[in-house]
Amino acid sequence: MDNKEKLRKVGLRPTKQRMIIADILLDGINRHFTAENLQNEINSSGNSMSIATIYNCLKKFRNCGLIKQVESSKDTAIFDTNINQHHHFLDEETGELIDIENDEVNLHKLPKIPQGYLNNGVEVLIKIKKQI
Amino acid sequence: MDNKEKLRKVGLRPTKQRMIIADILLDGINRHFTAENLQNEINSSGNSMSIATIYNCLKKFRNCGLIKQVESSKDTAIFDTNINQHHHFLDEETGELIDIENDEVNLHKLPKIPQGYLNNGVEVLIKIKKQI
DNA sequence: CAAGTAGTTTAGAACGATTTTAAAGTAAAA
DNA sequence: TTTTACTTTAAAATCGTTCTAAACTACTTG
Repeated sequence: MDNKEKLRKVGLRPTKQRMIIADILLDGINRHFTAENLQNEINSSGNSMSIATIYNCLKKFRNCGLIKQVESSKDTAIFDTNINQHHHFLDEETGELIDIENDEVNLHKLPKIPQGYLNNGVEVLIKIKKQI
Repeated sequence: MDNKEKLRKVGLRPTKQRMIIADILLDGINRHFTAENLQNEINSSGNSMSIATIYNCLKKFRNCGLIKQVESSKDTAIFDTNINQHHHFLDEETGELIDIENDEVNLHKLPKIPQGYLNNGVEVLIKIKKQI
């Protein structure tokens, strides 16, 4: 399925700008990036785009499930092209994130979900620190 | 141990402002809060403090391990007075966090920590959604 | 295809959280 | 004490992100 179809499938019009971003992000490679990172990639690809459009597009892509946003206490939003349930190592010093595939983690005991709620995804974060 | 000693123990001068904040935060009750929440509590307690001092103090307290900062993709930093390893439920709609004690979760299989790094804490986040 | 309409892009302004500045104040050391 | 290093402050600055409103474009319907 090409990117135009992918966009239509989730109900997004395949505009020029969304296609440029889809061509960069939806290539099957897993990566973590910020809006600014993406803008640099857009520029490097010989295109250009308003930062407002980039934020707009990232929000739509995220809400439509084409990308994910990572839970992170950094001041800049971090997005992830890996939309499968998975986990992360985080080097708090540098902010570097490394993917952990879902089958590398095994949760044996999970707490009872609070009354009236449903489980909507489990994320494990393993903070790591450079050895000295 | 009183709060003055607690501050000295981690190498912080027990100034008037830090004592006011310590008296609010270090009472043994677990809570999640923002800088603004704390400012409101300070005001309610009949004191007042520059917002710069509040941010300053929260950063020092966090760096000294008196409080933790929660990994969260919200635009406002969230702090936690529970400094023991523990986990959270997160209602993504409202941003509400609920503590999960460490012994309520059992990780059976953990991935190998990357070469040259040490495990520096594991956090499990269970995203939950209101049932409809 | 033409015309309409609903959604999209844009530059620039605005916003909100946080940090910086630099000057005045305070705690601890000598 | 007096000195020195650290802390607080209000206000300005900064940074990431969102809003605004006007121009533009994709899709729909006739």
